[in-house]
Order: sequence, then C-alpha cells, then structure tokens
Amino acid sequence: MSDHNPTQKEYLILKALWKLGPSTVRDVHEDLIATPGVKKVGYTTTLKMMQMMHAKGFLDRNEDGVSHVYKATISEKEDTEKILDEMVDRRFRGSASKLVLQVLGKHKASQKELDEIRAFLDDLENEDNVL
Amino acid sequence: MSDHNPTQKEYLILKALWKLGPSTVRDVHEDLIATPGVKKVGYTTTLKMMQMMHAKGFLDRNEDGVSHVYKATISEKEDTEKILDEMVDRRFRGSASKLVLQVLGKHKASQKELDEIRAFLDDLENEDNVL
DNA sequence: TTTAAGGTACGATAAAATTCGTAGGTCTAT
DNA sequence: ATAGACCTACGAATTTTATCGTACCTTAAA
Repeated sequence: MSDHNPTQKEYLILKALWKLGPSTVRDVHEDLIATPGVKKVGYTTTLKMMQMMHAKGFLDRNEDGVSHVYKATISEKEDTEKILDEMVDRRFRGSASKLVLQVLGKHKASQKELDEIRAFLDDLENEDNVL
Repeated sequence: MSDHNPTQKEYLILKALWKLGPSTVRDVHEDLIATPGVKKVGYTTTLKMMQMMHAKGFLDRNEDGVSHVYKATISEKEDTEKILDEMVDRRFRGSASKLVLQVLGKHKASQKELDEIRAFLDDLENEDNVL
C-alpha cells in the first residue's frame, strides 16, 4: 500500500508548501512557476499533482472554503530528521559523531557556533549523569 | 544534457556497488535480490539498468574480461558530502552548527564520541588562529 | 440572468522509468 | 561439434509519473 517517498516533482511541491505554509493550489502553482530552474507547467498539472499527493497522504487539506487549502502532513523539520536519521544509520553505521565531524570539517563554523556546540555537549553529559 | 540525480531504483544499485566495490552485473544482482525489502527482478533488468546508468555517467566499467566490471563514478563519501552540503545550505540556511545540534540531540553519542568532537572543535579553533 | 473569473474533478495522453524476452556471443566440459 | 552455462545488447511491453484538456461548479460584477 505505497512506498513512503515523494518523487522529485512531488518534493518541489512539498518545498513550496514548507516555504509558504498552508496554501491553495493557486499559491503553490504561482510559486513553482516563479522558481528558477523549475520547468513551467499548467495550473491543472499542479492541481492534479496535489490531489494525488493528498490521496497518497503526503498532504492534508481543508475543504471548507471555495478553494481548498493544503498543507504538508510532514513538516520540513520532521523530514530533515528522517533523512539525517537514515544517514546516520546507513552511512555512518549509527555514529552521529562521525557525521558531525564530516560536516564541521567541510563547513566553516563561527566561533559563536563552536561555542554553542560545546555548550550543547556539556548539556548532553550532564543529562547522562543525572539519568 | 541530463539531470544529475539517480532515481530510487538506480540508487539501490549505487548502494550495492558501494557496499561490494567494483562488481559484475551478476554480483550486484545477487546482492539486490538478497536484500530484504527490495522487489525481486530478473537478471536482465539489473543488466539493462546498469547499462543505462553507465550511459548516463553514473557508472564506469571495465570491459576487458568476459563480463564487465562496474563501479560507481561517485563514491559514497562524495555522495554523502553532496547531500549534507545541500542540507546545510538549504535547510539550515548555511549553518552547519544547527545541523550538528539537531543530530546530536537525537542520537545518543558515547562519551568517547563526545570527546572526539571536542578535540575536533579544538583543532578547528587552532587552525583559525594560525591562518 | 448573462458573462467572466476562478475553483475542483477526472479521463486521456505523453513521457519517463522499469521490466523482460529473445538473439547471439564465448567458453568449457562432455 | 554439441550442449549447457554465462555474458552482453537491445527492442518492446509494462508500469509509473507527469501533463493537460475539458466538463462542470460557484461567486461576483455588469
């Protein structure tokens, strides 16, 4: 009864909804065709796409008003977490720290950010002691 | 001439090749059909898939022996980096530390790992001072 | 009360991705 | 040299995704 992964085109719609918040098909469509690098399609294409995503459970919708208002059933944060979890599990053999090292190695972080991370590490250790 | 993203099925083959190292179609196919949760397909399906991926530039192959030996043109590490880069840019507005905090918050890291991270942070700061 | 603007639904078509059958090659052991 | 076991290549069928035309609502202004 379905694989849980949006296609690439479906992802474009999710991203638009994450950016815009709950929106009508019209809003999403306007946003899409204004997005550079996205092939332009007709309104009914976006409409049907979103109807299908609703059927698949990717989108919720409110049918009260004349035009339906859609929202992603999964938030961007949740989606990001899901991706990172899988990445830690599958690509770093469950070691979050390996991923952390890779990310920090490549992206310069400011002193402030480094301090934040240290503070966070301290918190983690304190929690451990308490539990 | 082409978008740079393997489809989901193509990804299965990449993962197999990353796991196995350079391999024949037969090897990859055996691995795939032995992988739980992957729909079983015929040998020629895997063959054609890999031929197409070769045509698209996703796979290199050595045609010397009787059976060709394929390898992914992009390593798993490179692929992971690409994904993480995009994630930092697009989902964390360029802040690597935000991603780090999210990952550490969710995945328990051992004391040893935390120490490693601290050591790494120290290194980063020293580098900065030197440069 | 007609017209226009804008909405949903949905069948049909087009395009892309996936699957497989079949043809034909090579190599090895009967 | 014949059969059996493997290979590659590739056309064609199938399945899935994506796109669009058209029918048919409702609301608001003329």
